[in-house]
Amino acid sequence: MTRQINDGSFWREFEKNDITHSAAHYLMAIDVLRDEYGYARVTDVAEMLEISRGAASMAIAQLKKRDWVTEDRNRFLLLTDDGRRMAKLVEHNFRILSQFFEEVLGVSKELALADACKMEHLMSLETGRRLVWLMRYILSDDKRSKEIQKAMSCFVPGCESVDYCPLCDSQEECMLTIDTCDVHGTKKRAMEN
Amino acid sequence: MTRQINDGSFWREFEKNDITHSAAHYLMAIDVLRDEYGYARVTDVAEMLEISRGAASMAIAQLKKRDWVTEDRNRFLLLTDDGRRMAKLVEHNFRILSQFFEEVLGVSKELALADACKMEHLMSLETGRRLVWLMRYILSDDKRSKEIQKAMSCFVPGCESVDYCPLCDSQEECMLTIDTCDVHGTKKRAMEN
DNA sequence: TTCCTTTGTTCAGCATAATAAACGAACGCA
DNA sequence: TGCGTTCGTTTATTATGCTGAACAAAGGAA
Repeated sequence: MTRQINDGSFWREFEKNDITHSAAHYLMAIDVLRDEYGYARVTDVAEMLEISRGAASMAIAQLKKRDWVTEDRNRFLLLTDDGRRMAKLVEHNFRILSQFFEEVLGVSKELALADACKMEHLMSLETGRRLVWLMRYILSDDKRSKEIQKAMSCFVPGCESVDYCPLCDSQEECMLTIDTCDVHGTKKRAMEN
Repeated sequence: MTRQINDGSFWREFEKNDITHSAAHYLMAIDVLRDEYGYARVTDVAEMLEISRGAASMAIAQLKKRDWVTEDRNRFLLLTDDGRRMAKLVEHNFRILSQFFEEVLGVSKELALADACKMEHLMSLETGRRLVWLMRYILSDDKRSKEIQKAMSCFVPGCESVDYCPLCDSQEECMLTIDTCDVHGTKKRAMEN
């Protein structure tokens, strides 16, 4: 099996993503602030995101250039239709991913939120929608939902928990048995011993 | 329902991720090159990733500082145990995600690879392992697998395809019916008309 | 030995995304 | 009116990650 990683400069699509992680959070902050307080100013965004007003000012200036943010009659910040769409896309991706990680995969709430927050702005609309579709299917039937929960509940995080994985038998290394347990490098590699 | 996005500076964990997207691809390039040609030099990595030798030289210097990369007796690049673990983690995340998107969600191969490549270095080891576990469960039973494929095959990407979503009834907006269809801003918003 | 190529490094320049500090304008009160 | 605070912006600085150009060292061919 040929490894299909690192084909040319395909990997650099990461840089050309529609929106950066920080831009997404600026948009969402404006959205949330307007929802909760009725208005959003540079200072409010800076406070909410815990960054300096200067940084917020510059970042929001870029968002205005991109036509994602404008000002209303009172000079308060306002999302454009495009800006709202981007904010909603990322918000929904976050909700979908965190719900999927927590409720289907059984990951702890904390880790589910952390993983979802990192990936939220990178999942395409189509993939996100299909993930909702899948969760709708899984969670709509109580029996099916319970079965999956049961299957996931016997999950064992250790390397040696499984000696054969039907998913990977065509590949050189199984994704479950491969030693990626101690990525942070405290333990010795298990497979060598 | 309170929105749990933008709580303080939690969103900035993105910056503190163990590994950057580019660093992950440098490590994987070295891994693949050694696998396929038996050695890896700065120039080979630069060629594979389609970046300048200068950039590769500087990036790899950083990876050496982090103790992810060293040199062998012949001064060829070599992954340390930690470097190998990081490379394997990202490679496996890529495989898991792309397989999940394509085979379970039914996303096109192209989009599955693009999404997976963007998210590969951000998914935690635990979440990745649990996703393999889920896929193992789903794909191990032919009947179950077919049922999911059937459920996913009636997926309709349009906004108006669903008028009630049992997943979202406790939330203010449904993730499926919400108008995030034309994120790239060519169409007019469907819900307003 | 001389010449040319390959290889790896360094440097200047650019873009992004952040901080910290300074500053002007507007607001609010006594 | 004047003082102090708030607000938004600007500037200098830092760090990352890239390009392109220059350059030194090593190797191969005549």
